[in-house]
This record gives sequence, C-alpha cells and structure tokens, in this order.
Amino acid sequence: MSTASDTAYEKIRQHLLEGRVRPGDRLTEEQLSAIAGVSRTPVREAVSRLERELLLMRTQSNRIVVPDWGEDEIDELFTLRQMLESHAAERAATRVSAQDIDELARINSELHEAVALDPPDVARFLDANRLFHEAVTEAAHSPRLGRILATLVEQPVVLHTAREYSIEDLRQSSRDHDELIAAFRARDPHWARAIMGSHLRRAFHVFADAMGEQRSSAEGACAAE
Amino acid sequence: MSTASDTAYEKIRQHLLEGRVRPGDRLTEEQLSAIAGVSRTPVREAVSRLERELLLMRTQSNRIVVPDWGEDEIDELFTLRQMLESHAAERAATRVSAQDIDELARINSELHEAVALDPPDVARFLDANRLFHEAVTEAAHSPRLGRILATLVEQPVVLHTAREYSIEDLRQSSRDHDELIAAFRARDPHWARAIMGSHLRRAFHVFADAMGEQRSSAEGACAAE
DNA sequence: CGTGCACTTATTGTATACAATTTGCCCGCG
DNA sequence: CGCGGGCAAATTGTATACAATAAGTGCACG
Repeated sequence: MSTASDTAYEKIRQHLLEGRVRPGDRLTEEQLSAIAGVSRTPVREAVSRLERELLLMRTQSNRIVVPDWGEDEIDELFTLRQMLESHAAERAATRVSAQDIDELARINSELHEAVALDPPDVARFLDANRLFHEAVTEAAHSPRLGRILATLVEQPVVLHTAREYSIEDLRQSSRDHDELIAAFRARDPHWARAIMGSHLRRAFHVFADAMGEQRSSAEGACAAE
Repeated sequence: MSTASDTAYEKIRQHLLEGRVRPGDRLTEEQLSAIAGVSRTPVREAVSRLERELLLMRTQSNRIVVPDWGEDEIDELFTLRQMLESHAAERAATRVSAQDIDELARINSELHEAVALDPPDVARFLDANRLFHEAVTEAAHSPRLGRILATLVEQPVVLHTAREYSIEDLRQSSRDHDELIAAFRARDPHWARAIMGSHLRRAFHVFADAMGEQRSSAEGACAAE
C-alpha cells in the first residue's frame, strides 16, 4: 500500500525482526519516524498496530519498549493459535465453496513446488504457507476470528529467519495441507479440526526446537554485533 | 483516564450503544470529534479501537460505517468467548494465588448481594460480573489472551440495556461463579474449564432470547424515534 | 554520603493546517 | 435520454507546532 502508515508499519516491523533491537530496549516515536521516513502521526498508528501484535509494548508511562517473550509465552501463543485455527478449519469445512477449495489446492501446489526444489525455497514456502492459512481463515467466514488470528499468526516470524527447516518438516506440512483439503472436500468439520490441530501442534514443536537453537547461539550473535 | 483519546472512545462508544445510529449509517471523523468534543487526532485513535472491537467498520475507501451484526455473528462471538474463556479458566486453575481466589470470592459476594435485592440491581450485577471475568482472565497470566478477550467481552453490552434479566438467570450465574471458585480451590483445571464452558453457553442462550425480544420490538422503537 | 526537591530535558498527547484521495454532481456529447 | 468526463465538495491522510506529562539531573540539606 502507498500510505505512510503502512510503509511505517513495514519498515519498523522489519527493523524489529532483523534483530537490530533487543528485548528491553526503549524506542521513541521520533527515532521510529526517522527509521520509517515519515512523520510521527503515521508512526503512532504503526506502533499501535505493532502493539496489538505484541511486537512492541508500552511502559507504565507510555514509552515504547521491545518486549521479551518467555518460553511460556511462545507456548501460549501456539496454544491459542491451535485452538482458534482448529475452530476456523471446523467452521470452514461446512462453508467453503468449490472455488475456495480449488484456490487452496492451487496455493498448496505452489507450496509443494517450493519444497521439491533442492535446496527448498524456504521463503517461498513460508509465503505460500501464510497464504494457505489465511485462505482457510477466510473460508471460515468469521470477521472476528479473522481479526484475532491475523494478529496471532504474524508474530512467530521473528524466528523464521533463524533456522534452516528440515526438508521432512516442510514435506509433512504440505501433506497436512493436502489432508485438510481432503477434509474440506468431504465437508467433514471434525476431520478438518483434527488435522489442523495436529498440524499446528507439530509446528509448535518444530518451532520450540528452532527457538532452542537460536537461544543457545544468541550470545555469540550479540557479541558479534 | 484523563486523556482525550479515552474520553473520545467513551463518548463515541456510548453514542453507538445508545442506539442513536443504525447499521449502515456513515459517520465522519469530524462528526465524531464534535460528539466527543476533541480534535480529530484522538478521535482517529478512538475509532481505531472501536474498529478493533468491531463496533465500527471502514468501507473499501476508508469511510466509517456502523456495521450490522447478524445472528450468525452473535453466535460466533459467544462461541469464541466460550472457547477462550474456558481456556483462561483452565490456565488460571493452576496459577491462581490464594489472594486471587479471595478477591474472586469478594467480587462474587458483591454479585450475590446485587441479586438478593428486590428488585435485583442489574447494573451492579453486570459490573461485578465483568470484574469477576476480568479477574479470572487476569489470573490466567496470558497477556495475549487478556488482550483478545478484552475486545470480545465488551461487545455484547449493546444488548444489556434492552432486557430485564430473570432472577433465576442471575442466581444461576452467581452459583456458577461459586463453583468456579471451588474448582480453583481444588486446583482442578478440567473442572474449571467445564464449569466456565457451561456458564458461558447458558449465557449465550439467555442472550439469544434477549436478542429475539429486542429484534421483534425494534420496528416500534424506530418508529417512535 | 545519602535523600528529597526544584528544575531542565526528553517524550508523548493534542490541535490545526494542509495534501491527497474519493465521492457526487453537472454538463456536454453521443 | 443515457453515459462518461471532469470539476467541486467532502473526507480522510500527513506534517508540524505546541501543550502536557514524565524522566533525568544536580543541588541543597540533613
């Protein structure tokens, strides 16, 4: 989008995800407006969004800080996502149109291709993966749910950059998607819920492992910085 | 709070809940700033909040409109709330402190008193009820969950004004709360989850009935207006 | 040498002016 | 008479200046 708010959001978000800041660091609106290249007004909106997504927080006196995520919070994040996205899949199973299903299949074939490459195109995989889950959420036809999930799903991206996923993880993900599509074709909400649940639960463990690696190599990275 | 954003939020929200607008109506930031008595800047923040809570929406070209809630959406709202608040209760069961439990008991005694009056003090009941649920959410120690629930729970207030609750409904609610406290004392997450689930599911039906009454008397009210 | 209080400075909150965009209307043209 | 282009009005988006508030700093005093 061409609005200043959106570019501010993107730039600040990128700045945060690149690891140029550390938990506990304090930022000012002015600094951020320098980073984003726009005035404070759109920056404030962007910060508001990032705050919703918990990529930023406010101190008691409304100063901007970078929050630190404990292990417990990561766990909780995935639990919530599993709960809500399973629900989304269940709802979607009885509401998807044939076109929606075709679209899902198309996205997932994209995903299969990204995995089939050697080496696999992880960025492309993640992109298609995000699209897939968004499409499922969309098919659930629940604006509220969509809104909530949008803020939950974006967050873990912080860690995506830090790890080479194993090919087997990627393959299994795409197979899960295939099965979800099958559940949709069968219009079986229970099946859809179950496969989405296990899909995300496994993702959690992959993630937790990735986190562990990142954590253990964190000190070195900071020293190098 | 004394900030202009908050007063704007309160005033606009009140304006919406008083039924002075109808679904589909379009509002401008200027109108709203007149209503709130502050400039457009804080109004924009307030609108942003109300948008998050789906009390307002934006058209494709970012104009502000009053959304209409279908029956399906009310259902979904309660389903989400049940899902998330059951989860909160489950989490809280293993995390509440003795002080938290005492606080919950205190709030609920307040609630019992409000019900015991003749006629029952519904406003006081609703207030204590809100406090109780907030305290449970707080005890779950999950910032994310708290954030999400805060936006979900506020919404149904629209309808609260429309109906005299039956005494039996109120009594049953306070008994549910007693049982939840018992579950907390026993540190039993499954029990806590179950009682919270049934509590909210019943609330949904009470609500749906109230909605039906409101709907059926809506035309008359509009004509009178 | 620590502690609390005034004062300076930094940071956020609000208002206003202006730019960009969208909408609705009116007029000319087919 | 319908339809499209373009102008005018309305509305939202952005920048900037200023006000309010909180943090930091240093000095006097115990």
